[in-house]
Parts: sequence; structure tokens; C-alpha cells
Amino acid sequence: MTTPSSPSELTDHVGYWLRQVSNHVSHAFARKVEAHGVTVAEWVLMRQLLGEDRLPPSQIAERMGMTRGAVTKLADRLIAKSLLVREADQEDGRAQTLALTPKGRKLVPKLAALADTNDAEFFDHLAQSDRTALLRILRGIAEKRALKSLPVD
Amino acid sequence: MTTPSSPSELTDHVGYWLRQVSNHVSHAFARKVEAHGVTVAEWVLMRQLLGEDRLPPSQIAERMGMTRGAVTKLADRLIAKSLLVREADQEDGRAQTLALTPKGRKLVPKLAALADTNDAEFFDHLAQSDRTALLRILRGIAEKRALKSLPVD
DNA sequence: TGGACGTAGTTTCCTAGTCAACAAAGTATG
DNA sequence: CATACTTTGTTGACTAGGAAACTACGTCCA
Repeated sequence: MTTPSSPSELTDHVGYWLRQVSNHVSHAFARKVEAHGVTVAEWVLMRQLLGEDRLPPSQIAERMGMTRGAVTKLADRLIAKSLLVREADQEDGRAQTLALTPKGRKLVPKLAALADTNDAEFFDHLAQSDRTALLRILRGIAEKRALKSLPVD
Repeated sequence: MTTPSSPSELTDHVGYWLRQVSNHVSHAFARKVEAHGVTVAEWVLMRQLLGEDRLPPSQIAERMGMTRGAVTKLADRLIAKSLLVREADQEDGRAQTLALTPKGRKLVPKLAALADTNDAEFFDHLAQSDRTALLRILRGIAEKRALKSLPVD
């Protein structure tokens, strides 16, 4: 070839569009929850705890795909907002455990409603079949990845 | 209802899986390009410039969905690595213009190859129809958003 | 033509992560 | 049972980006 055969366009990649849309969605959601004084990461952490009632930070870090250091600081912020409590584990002297405060527990459903709204805003206009396909494909990829071990990020 | 009717699960939301997969993909790509001493954002900026030869930072900011401040710093880093040059615009005394150095121009195709690899790694296993559908759906959403104006993020 | 306004880019301050070093506690082994 | 290794969580140094203040230049118009 005489011309250097131009490299693939950014927009040729599925990953490009994925990031584009994902950032949009997350950003829009961030704007919604900030009215309640929390961030997306804070919401995700709180949501984890609603199911479990109490979890060690290490578990949360793993589920959220963050480092333990990040969870420490994230928890600090939530504690400062009185949405979370940190208690020493009785059995293991190293371990801590995180749990929602009543205030925190009360806030989660409101945030969940915002999450529903946000999701609807971006995906409800899709044909039912597309919605289903999208979810199936994404879950498939996520699962495939999870098997290949590695921090979820 | 007697029970507080549990709020929707995180995993009910398309947005959740989108973020999950998007973060995976970007993170994997980040690990690949860091071998060449650049970040994903740096790659995207450089890729923009390959097509255009020279662009004002404001344009780049808009295309990348970043603030102009962020582009200033991003450009600073690339300049420090001798991959980019910043020159004052002749016509407009306020304006600057960014362009790849020869070194930068030489690097882009290598990074593009990594982007191809990365994309293949995550999406090539999909059925052709799923791949097409995914791309179509994502583009559709991105486009719909773009129309609703707003910074791409 | 000079003053108000708009625009381009930079800078400062702040937030939220990572990574790596660490302390404290648990576990396993010679 | 003492000592090495592992694991839990925290901390500090650093990075990347956003928001808003700021500078410098351009444009408009009375």
C-alpha cells in the first residue's frame, strides 16, 4: 500500500459507544442523586447493604470493584453523613463491619426510585426486544469476564 | 403491603450492567495502552488529531466530552511526552492549536491496533447479529442524547 | 472609538479514585 | 510456642477530572 492504511476509527469500536452511553447514563444519574446529597458510588454501597444488613468493607470492595482503600474513604463520607455506621467485628480483631443507619435505610428506596427513573429515561424508548437483547448481551459479557476472575472495576 | 416492598435491585437496571461492562472494557484497554506510556484519554485525544492534523482545544473538549480545563492538562501531559505540540493560532490571538508530533503520529496506529484487539476480546465472541444489534442500540441511544444537546461526558 | 460583552484557554481548588506502605490481628509451621 | 506469612483495614502520595474564577483577546455597537 502506498498510503499508510489509516487505523481504525474510534467509532468503529463497540467499546467507544459503550463508554459514551455509559458515561451519559451515569452522569445523568449522578445529577439526580446529588439532590439528595449523595454520589453514585455512595448509592451503590448503600444499596448493597440494604440486602445484607451488614458487610465487611472487603466484601463491598469486591462487589463494587473498588480497592479497599477507596471503600474506607467512601464509608468515611457516608458515616460523616450519618447514613452508615462502622463497627468492629466481634470475632475477628482486624475486621470491621458496615451497616446502614435508620436514616440510611430510609434513603435507599428514594434513590432506588431515581435509579428506576433514570433507567427508564435512557432505555424505555427501546423496543422490548432490543431492551431484552441489550440486557442479555451485557450480562453475558459481564459474566464471561467474571469467570476470567479479576476485579470488576 | 406489610413489608416495605423492597426497592429495585441494582442488577435490574440496564445502566448497572452498562457501567459494569464499560468499566471492564476501558480498564482492560487502559492496561494495554499503558505499556506505551499513555492513558485512554490521551489515546482518544491523539486519535482525534490523526484525522484532522490540527484542532483547537475547544473542539477537542467538545468531541471528547471534557471540560476545556481538562483538555489543557491532558494536552500538557502529551506535550511533556513529546507526542503533541501546542501552537498559537495566527489569526485569533486567543486561540491555540494542537497537533501531533511525528512521534505522536507514529504511535497512533499502534494504539489503534490495541483498540482493535481489545474490542475483539470483549465482543468478538458475540453472535454477529448480537454484535450488530448492540452497536445499533448504543449508537441509537448516543444519538438520541446528542440531540437533547448537552456535554457528552 | 471606547466600553460592554462574549469567547478561548489557563489556573486554582476540590473530589474521588488508585497504588503502595503500613499496623494490627490471625494463621500455620518448625 | 515463637516466628514467619497472610489478611484486614487505614493512610499518604499521587493522578485525573470538574467547576468556577481569571486573563487576554476579539466583537459589537452607540
